[in-house]
Amino acid sequence: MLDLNFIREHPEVVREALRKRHEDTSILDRVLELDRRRRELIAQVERLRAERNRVSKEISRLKDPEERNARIAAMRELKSRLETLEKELRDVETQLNELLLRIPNIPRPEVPEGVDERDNVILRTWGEPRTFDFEPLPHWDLGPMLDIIDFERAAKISGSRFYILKGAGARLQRALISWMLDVHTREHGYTEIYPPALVRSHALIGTGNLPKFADTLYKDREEDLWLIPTAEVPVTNLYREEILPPGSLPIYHTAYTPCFRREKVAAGRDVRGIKRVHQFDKVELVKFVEPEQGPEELESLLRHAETIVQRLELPYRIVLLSTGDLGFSSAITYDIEVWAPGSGEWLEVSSCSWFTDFQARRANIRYRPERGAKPRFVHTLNGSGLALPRTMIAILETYQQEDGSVIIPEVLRPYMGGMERIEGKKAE
RNA sequence: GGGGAGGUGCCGGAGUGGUUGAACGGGGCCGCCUGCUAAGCGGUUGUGGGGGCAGAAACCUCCACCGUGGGUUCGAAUCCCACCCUCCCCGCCA
Repeated sequence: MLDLNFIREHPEVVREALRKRHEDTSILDRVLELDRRRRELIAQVERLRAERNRVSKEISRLKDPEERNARIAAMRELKSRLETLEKELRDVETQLNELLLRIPNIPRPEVPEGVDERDNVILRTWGEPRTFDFEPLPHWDLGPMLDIIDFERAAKISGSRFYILKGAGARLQRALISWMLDVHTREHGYTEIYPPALVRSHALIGTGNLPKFADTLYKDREEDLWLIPTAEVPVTNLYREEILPPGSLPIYHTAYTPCFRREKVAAGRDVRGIKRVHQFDKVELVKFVEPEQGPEELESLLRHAETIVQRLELPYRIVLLSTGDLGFSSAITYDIEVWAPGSGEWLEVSSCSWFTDFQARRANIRYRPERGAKPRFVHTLNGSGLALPRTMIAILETYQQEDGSVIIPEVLRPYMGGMERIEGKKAE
């Protein structure tokens, strides 16, 4: 959420941001109009309330019943005027707030302007995509062949866009999770969190998933509980409605959770394989920092995520998202994309974003810079560290051998009981 | 799921319709005292919004906030309703 004062004082900045994101700018005009009305009403309401408070105090001191009753009668009239205005003020504030929740964050100046992902900018590339002297298979062929991914039985149980990991496949994912968490907690200074995977709607409002993107989320039928699309939601909301004491920042958290996404918007896209599924696991990195530290913290967040891909020795590239592809809450985002030689495409395994105070304002997360100082909104950042299925795709497709087996990256072997290679039954 | 208790400031804990933004205690902070420390004494201690000021700090003033949202009343932390949360007992259960 943007600061209403900022919107009022710099409407042209907000209008420009909406334009760059290809959003309807009329929402801004409605906000400005409601804000004007709100301020008028506040002035009137407060004037009446001040009078009411003053006279009520007088009444309490009056002994003479005649005089007292006269005053009370006069106040009755004031009261009804006040109630009418208060009702209108409430309505205006409700409308205003609903609109404010639908205005996206302002992109940073260094974000390239663009229409969609085609306008994203590739900043750099790491590693050389492997060359094969045989035709590399996509993971949706490799997985079943090795008997480590089972799509058919998953569909039987849960329908399309679900998958089952089996044997070494399940173990490989578990190894990745443990290893990633170890790297982030031991080497990068993150504290591990195990959060709820079901959250109240206000938590999703805090991160910016609601109210605009309700159709991408799974929701409980009877209660106000939603399945998280990412650990970002519960972890960012950890400190909601809090004022963190001086010296608290920065706070780094990492969390491993399942993630649930309806993928209704992408119907028909990426139907094969485990690239785009309704349920997947992810290790997430979340930071709470002082506003001034934002740029540096974004860079180090990106480095922390990159460390994982580098140690797996998977070639990747860093992409700076354009305004057309930038997420609703983000001010700037870098994607890490790994090369999947079998599928023949770059896969987004991490999205590292700086949200400035956008989420902090929505979730009311503040900190006190020093004793006695006024509270300020923190800045939040997050990025995947990494998403499991896509990392698995890159590993399987990159390290496949001509005989169909897959070499396990060295860093994971200690987490796999020393296993060096996944071999299919057919290959034996 | 059934029954009961309760949600007040940084913490503990009063307060059941009228100078209560909130007694009292603890903690914190600032002074005083003291060779130093402890004890003791005095003072102070919230958040958000509006105005005084074009702007920043300080200060003054008004409004709101005693779980959340409505309601009753001239006036509500105090009364009523709904919801959320915590604790205890019973039942059920991984």
